[in-house]
Amino acid sequence: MLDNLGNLERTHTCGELREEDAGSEAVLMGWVAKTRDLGNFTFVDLRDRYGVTQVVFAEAFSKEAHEKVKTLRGEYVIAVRGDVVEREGTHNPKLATGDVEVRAKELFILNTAKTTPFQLEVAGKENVVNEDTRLKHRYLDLRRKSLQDNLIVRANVLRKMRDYMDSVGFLELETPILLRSTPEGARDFIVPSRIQPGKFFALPQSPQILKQITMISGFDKYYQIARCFRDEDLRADRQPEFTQLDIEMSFANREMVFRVMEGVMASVFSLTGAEFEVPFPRMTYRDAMRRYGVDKPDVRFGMELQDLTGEFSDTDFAPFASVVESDGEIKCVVAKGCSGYSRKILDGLQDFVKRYGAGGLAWIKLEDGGTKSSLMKPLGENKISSLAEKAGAEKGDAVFIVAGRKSIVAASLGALRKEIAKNEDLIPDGVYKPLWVTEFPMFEYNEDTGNYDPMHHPFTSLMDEDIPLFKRAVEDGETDLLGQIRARAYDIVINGYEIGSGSIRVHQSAIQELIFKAQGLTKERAKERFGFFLDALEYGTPPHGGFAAGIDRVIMILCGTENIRDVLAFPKTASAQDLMMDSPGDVDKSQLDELGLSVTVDPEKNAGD
RNA sequence: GGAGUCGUAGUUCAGUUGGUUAGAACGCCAGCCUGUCACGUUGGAGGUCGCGGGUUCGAGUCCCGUCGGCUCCGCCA
Repeated sequence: MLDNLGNLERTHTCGELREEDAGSEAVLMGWVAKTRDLGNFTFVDLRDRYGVTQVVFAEAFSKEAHEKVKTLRGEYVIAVRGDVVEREGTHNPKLATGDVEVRAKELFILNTAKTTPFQLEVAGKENVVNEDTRLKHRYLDLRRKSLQDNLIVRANVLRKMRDYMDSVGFLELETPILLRSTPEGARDFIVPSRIQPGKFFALPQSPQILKQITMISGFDKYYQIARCFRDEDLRADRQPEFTQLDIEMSFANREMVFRVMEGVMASVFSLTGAEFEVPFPRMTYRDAMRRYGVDKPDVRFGMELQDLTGEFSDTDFAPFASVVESDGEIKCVVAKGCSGYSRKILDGLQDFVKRYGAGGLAWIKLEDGGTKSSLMKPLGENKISSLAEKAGAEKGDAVFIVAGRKSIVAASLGALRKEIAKNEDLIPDGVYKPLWVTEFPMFEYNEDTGNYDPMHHPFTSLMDEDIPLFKRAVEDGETDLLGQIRARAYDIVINGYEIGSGSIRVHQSAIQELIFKAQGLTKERAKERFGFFLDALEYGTPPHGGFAAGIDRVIMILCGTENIRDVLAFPKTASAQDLMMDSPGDVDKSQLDELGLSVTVDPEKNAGD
């Protein structure tokens, strides 16, 4: 038989009572986390989102309550009225409320609960339950302290961002969720229109064009905490819908955008109390690729890539000679103290770099007993020693070498660097290393097609000093020059995560037309896709620029998790499903009819089990 | 689209070379217990070995397919 809440009000949360509250009466409400029945004494750990308080039941305090407590089970929702007393026996230092307990005079059972499909807390262990089970019962998973803490961090981050943006004069403007596709390269989620049958909205990949239009409208400083949607495959740090801190400002140069972003990030990271360097160090894209092999370097540790290509300019060793001839690279990383790596580990690392397209992984081990290398036979002891020396390796170290196309060498060694650092525990905890990556290329060489593809949306402006080169490339048809053109685009990278990116936008029609041309967009096609925006540009567009920061990733870093699902209340699985709601789901035929749609795929084909 | 890996009790896992009735811990249920906080203790219930097919006298174990979780490549700022 359940009790009614009636007029009962709680006086304290379950995380609140302290020694100085002893002597008062308290009414607590929450979930039964644990009962310990000792016969004449029964202890109940009562939990809410603020903490856990121990409630004691005994005949001496209330006969009725003591009998009733025997019927409690895990996750029942109860209210307790009782006296707060300092504990007689041992205090519990593990609980914030551990100096006191509540002696129950009255127990109200507000609701029962079925036995949960998994234990919410297993002593001393975190996330031991398979994720599909947890996702299916997300409402229970979210009762766990670690997830509640993460979502509280999330709320704090959002508040910090709003407070800061407001304090520096930015205006929070909302933009529609139902709009037209914006030109950003990812697949759109589309929504059919009932009133315009056969037409579709697209969910925003980002509010890019709309925020630029707010600049044209004169709002001057815009920001929004914007939900963005991209229908692409998921990753540990990527969901189909995610949240950005989106900003845009008029009459702004790069330095002004940098100052705003550094300010808001410093404000957010002040939540940690850890050191957070402002202004951020800067690194050009070119240097990032050269030194770290990636455009989002984790600079919390060293192990930079070393270039050994020059050592092989006149080598007889065919595999390396052909790499040098075809304008490839031979680079390496030095793994400190890893000369003891076994055959098995080396094979594992070889497989690892092959995922990134590397043909193989050569190694040198500077063991105490002598130097060993997979290249000993073809290159000889002298050459191996000089390579190790050139790489800066010392006794006890291992050197890993990849040869091949520049992009493959960078990708594989960049990933290997991080992999070894992880395995060897070289990455310090609780350290936040932000940096700006600047001077991104405007175009990316596409090895399949031989074309230069745009790396950004088409409203990204060029670096002033590259404009003459750009004009030559487009107007005189010297397309090979496109690879050298740099954009006024920049990323924030923290601890190896790309936190966000921004740029100074194009605001002049003449340059804009050249960029369309270079990106292979005809005037007609450009007009068709975003003519409204090109029109707007012609009515007095101020110079402007902005940034978008991925809030989920910021929160991941603050929470110390590598899994974006840990910072979202209701995330989707790697196959983009919600296991709790079982979405995406079917719709009634009548709904389709109303929209003038028919489904041509066999739904059974993709049906579960 | 591709690769790797996992799937056995409610949960986390073990399960030998293919061989009797598939085990453990936690959880759950019932009893005992005056100070527990990973309570203790006695007893009990609980299994479509993800699903489908095949090989075999015999499959949790071997083979093929398939579904699902996770990670990565492609994709995506």
